[in-house]
Amino acid sequence: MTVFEELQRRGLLAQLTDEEEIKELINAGKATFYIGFDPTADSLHVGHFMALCLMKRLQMAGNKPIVLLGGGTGMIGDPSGKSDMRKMMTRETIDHNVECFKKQMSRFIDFSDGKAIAVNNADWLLDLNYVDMLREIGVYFSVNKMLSFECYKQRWEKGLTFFEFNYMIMQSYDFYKLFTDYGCNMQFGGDDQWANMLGGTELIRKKLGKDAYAMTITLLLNSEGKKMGKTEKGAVWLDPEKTSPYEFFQYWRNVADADVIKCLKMLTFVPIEEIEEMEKHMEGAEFNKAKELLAYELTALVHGEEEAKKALDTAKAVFGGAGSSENMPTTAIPADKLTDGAINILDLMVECGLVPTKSEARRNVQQGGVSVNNEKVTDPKAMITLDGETILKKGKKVFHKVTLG
RNA sequence: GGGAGUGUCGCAUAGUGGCAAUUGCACCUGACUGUAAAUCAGGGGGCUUCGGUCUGCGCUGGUUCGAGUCCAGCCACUCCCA
Repeated sequence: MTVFEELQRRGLLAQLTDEEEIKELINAGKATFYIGFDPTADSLHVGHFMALCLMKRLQMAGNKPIVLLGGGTGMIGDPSGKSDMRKMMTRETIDHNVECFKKQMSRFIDFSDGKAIAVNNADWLLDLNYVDMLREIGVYFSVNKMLSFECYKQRWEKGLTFFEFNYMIMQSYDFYKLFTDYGCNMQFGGDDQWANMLGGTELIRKKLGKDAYAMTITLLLNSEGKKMGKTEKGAVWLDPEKTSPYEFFQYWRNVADADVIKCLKMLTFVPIEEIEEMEKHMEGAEFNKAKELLAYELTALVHGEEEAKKALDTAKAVFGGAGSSENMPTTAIPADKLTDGAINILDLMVECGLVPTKSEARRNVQQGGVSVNNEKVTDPKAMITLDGETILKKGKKVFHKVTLG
């Protein structure tokens, strides 16, 4: 099976500028392509992960990836598909984030022996001269056309500043720059980047009279049309400090039935034939097996086999009664929080970070959603005696181990 | 620069001068389940010795016994004119 076919069967391909040409190039392993990552936070998230997987697949097929870190574009912020303007980040924050990105990426992409390279567009964007830029690049962009782009639509209500409007030009310039300096003839990215990417191919055509290609991958949406990899509390991060491997595992273990197969196809390296086979008989308990596979595979890819096993064990211990509780998220309560070796249930929950406030804890307790060592606690005044390990449970799925510290 | 408007819980929306403040979505808890979906029931600022108490409707002041609600100034955004 060719890479292209694989990508297609996994449902990863969204839009392509020239299907035949792209197919040929990437199947032959002759493409030099880039994907841009703007350092908007100090950790990558699932969307980045998909892009990195795409890179890896293409790299395995012999193509050469360029990781473009958006140290320069991050100074602006991409308005595409956003309803609000991003907070402007300081130079320091951006540099810090770039470093975090680099560190995480080396897990997924092989940069040894020039098999892949990483560049930072701060190196060329920050020194641009305004007037020169306008004369050399600005002339190729039609404002009329840009205004008609779908990706700005959400901005019509809230407004779009000239500042952000320039983002597209920056990104187009990146592609142009990489094309001339590195022979990079393809740009890939999320489907929300389509307009920005076309800006680049057109700039290259207009300015150099040469062809470059762009391809987007499907955004991972759940069956309700929302972006996956987000929780109410924010993104699901790849950084174990920000989203623990167990939480990460649980997120995928809990996806809706309707989304499992899609996620397996798009996010894992489980052979496509296997997934297609599973798809044929999905009902009842099969869904749980599939979800477990998804969660395990993904956790293993992101955090390593060992962490994946631990998460799986913990999940089994907690939900199935087998296995051990040793890898459960744990909080050690310092002795000075205790009176006579006990602590109030509400305080305990807050200490463990299970709830943001005591009122919230009280509500949970009163509604019967809290148990300690498997015994329901309904009195908000209850004092919990801590000795050794105590298992705290909030709601149906949140388990937490408490130890003495 | 001129004119018209808007700014209330994560988003969206209601609010005659006496409200911790309406409704929808999302969210949280319970029941049923498969750690799913759908459905049904409950919850909603913080702290509380459960008597209260503090904070709160863009920001700052003012009028008033009392202001999300009236007045002034400021800020942000939207629309029209330049």
